[in-house]
Amino acid sequence: MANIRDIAKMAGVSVTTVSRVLNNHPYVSAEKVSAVIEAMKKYNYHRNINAVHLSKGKTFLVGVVVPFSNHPYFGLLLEGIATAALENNYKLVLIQTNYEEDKELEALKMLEDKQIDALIICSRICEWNLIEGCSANGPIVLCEDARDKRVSSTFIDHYKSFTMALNFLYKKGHTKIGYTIGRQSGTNSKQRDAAYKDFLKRHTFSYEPGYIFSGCFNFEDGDQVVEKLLQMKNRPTALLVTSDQVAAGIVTRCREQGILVPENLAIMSFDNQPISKVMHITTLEIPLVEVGKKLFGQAMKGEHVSHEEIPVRFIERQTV
Amino acid sequence: MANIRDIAKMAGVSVTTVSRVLNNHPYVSAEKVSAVIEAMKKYNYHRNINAVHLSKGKTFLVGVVVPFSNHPYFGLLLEGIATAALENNYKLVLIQTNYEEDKELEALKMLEDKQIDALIICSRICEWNLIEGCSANGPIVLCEDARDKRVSSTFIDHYKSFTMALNFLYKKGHTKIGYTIGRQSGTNSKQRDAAYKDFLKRHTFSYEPGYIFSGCFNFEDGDQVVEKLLQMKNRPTALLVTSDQVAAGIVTRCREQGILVPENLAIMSFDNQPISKVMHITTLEIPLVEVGKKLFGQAMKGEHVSHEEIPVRFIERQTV
DNA sequence: CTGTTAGCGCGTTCAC
DNA sequence: GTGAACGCGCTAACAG
Repeated sequence: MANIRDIAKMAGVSVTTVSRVLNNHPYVSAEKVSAVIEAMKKYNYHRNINAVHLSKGKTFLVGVVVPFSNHPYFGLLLEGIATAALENNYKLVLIQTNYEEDKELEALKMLEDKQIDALIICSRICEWNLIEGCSANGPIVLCEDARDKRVSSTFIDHYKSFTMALNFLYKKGHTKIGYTIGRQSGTNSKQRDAAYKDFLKRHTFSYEPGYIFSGCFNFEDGDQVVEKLLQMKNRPTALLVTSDQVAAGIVTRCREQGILVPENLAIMSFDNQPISKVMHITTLEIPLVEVGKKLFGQAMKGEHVSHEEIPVRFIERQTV
Repeated sequence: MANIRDIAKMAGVSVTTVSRVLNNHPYVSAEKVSAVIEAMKKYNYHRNINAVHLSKGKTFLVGVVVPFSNHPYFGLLLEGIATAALENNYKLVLIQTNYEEDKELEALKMLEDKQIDALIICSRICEWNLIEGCSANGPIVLCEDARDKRVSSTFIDHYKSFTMALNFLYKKGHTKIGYTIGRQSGTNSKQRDAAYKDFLKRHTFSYEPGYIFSGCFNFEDGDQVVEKLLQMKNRPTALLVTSDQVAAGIVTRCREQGILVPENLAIMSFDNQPISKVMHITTLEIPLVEVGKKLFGQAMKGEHVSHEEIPVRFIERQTV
């Protein structure tokens, strides 16, 4: 495997000159350029990018932590991040955690080891102090409200949007409202739960633990929700669903069971993914692609930490 | 940022000794080990992985080329690859192409540049000669039948499985059968189309261009299919659908339009994703996670090229 | 415009 | 057990 020195020798120039043509520097005579290019072709030369990385102290790699890569929510987020990365000539290292802390720590370690220039965490598990402790190693960006932390973030105000949704359902006459959520421990989930409890308190509605369905991520989880609903004697009349996929699953199963939507059960969802349009689901749009782009932008900002709130948009269709 | 030399100095040992404790080598006295560890802690030392990569000529990074990362098919494939990667202490570099050739070439370039140790292409766009030309730079693994090529592959015999599905529909009494497909130019798609045309020929059925729906990837594309179906005077009575998501979209829209499934339109799908179970869709299971694991395994095999066919499994439910 | 040379941070003989 | 010294391939002053 020929290296830059070999090429320099074969082309009768110095390594610097070779390096210059490699990087499209000006100030190299046309003849030498062609001589170098010739030699590179002849010896099938390819630059060793690791040497470049070492030399520059940069890898043009950004780590992205997601719990699952096969979920539309993270899929869209990834798409946004990937698009921005491409524009900036960066590559992405995907770190799928399945919500296991070890893997998230590994991602943090990659930043320490300088294997990646920055880290975007789409859904955090580990403690804040661990994150902040690593922030000296490079930019860390979160997709949750981190305004009181020393790392950048792009986020949705889930307290606000959940409250907005609850009020909308209330105005439509609903007083028995439940909600579905993915994992309950995340910051976003806690904000939502706080909004929910405050709503109940404001209207002096009683808290029904059975009205909260956790572990809801995918279409098939919506199926389970309806299953549980059928077992209940005092069912909610409306459901706030934190994912269009789950909402689609619920609507589908309701149709099978003869539960009329929205007459017997109103469904209000989040994200505004294509499936919600097809199934006429009323939803709160979260511009995930845009969020992804912003996240990447913040990752590029270096030391400078910033926080950006992304507004949601109400999309009324036929399930409320 | 302290480097190995600094640590050596601070601990009063040589860089070799530091390197040894870094890599858990034997033959280092306990005292020196602790001295080194102490120094590393004190100066918040972290090894620069790029230097390791350069020195070793390996990155423990494998590139994965996918057209989109937000599709369940590739999601599951990725999950399989990621799982295997984790077990082998490898990380993944995600290269999303959106089916643009440039991006695929970039991935090939990463292999040339030694930024990744191997490359897995989940859906190829560029010419075979380009792929084979790069195979000298490191293992390249494909997810399509590449038995006549000089790169490894794990694949489904789509000709066989499509034929199987068509025969099943035929036995159920269908003679007007159409199919949906993603992009038409891929190897897998061509195999399917060949199977389709051979089936028509065998039964002397005429070829109806309108029976083939391309560009079908997601749930919402199923919606479009039904839309087109409604415009046709001579509709197919059965549809082979190459993705559960699309099938789910079709079934959903059919219900809305009062098209009975399977009475008016039989749907036979592929993949056996969770959504197909919820919606009772008859499908041909493709064990994508397993495929992903095999792909990664082949990527690790180095020079040794191999080809592995993965069998599909017939899952009868209620849409045929 | 061009070449010399000193790093970048770590692994690894090979003597001691 | 230990360390000096060289090599990995490339970049970037600096000197011309």
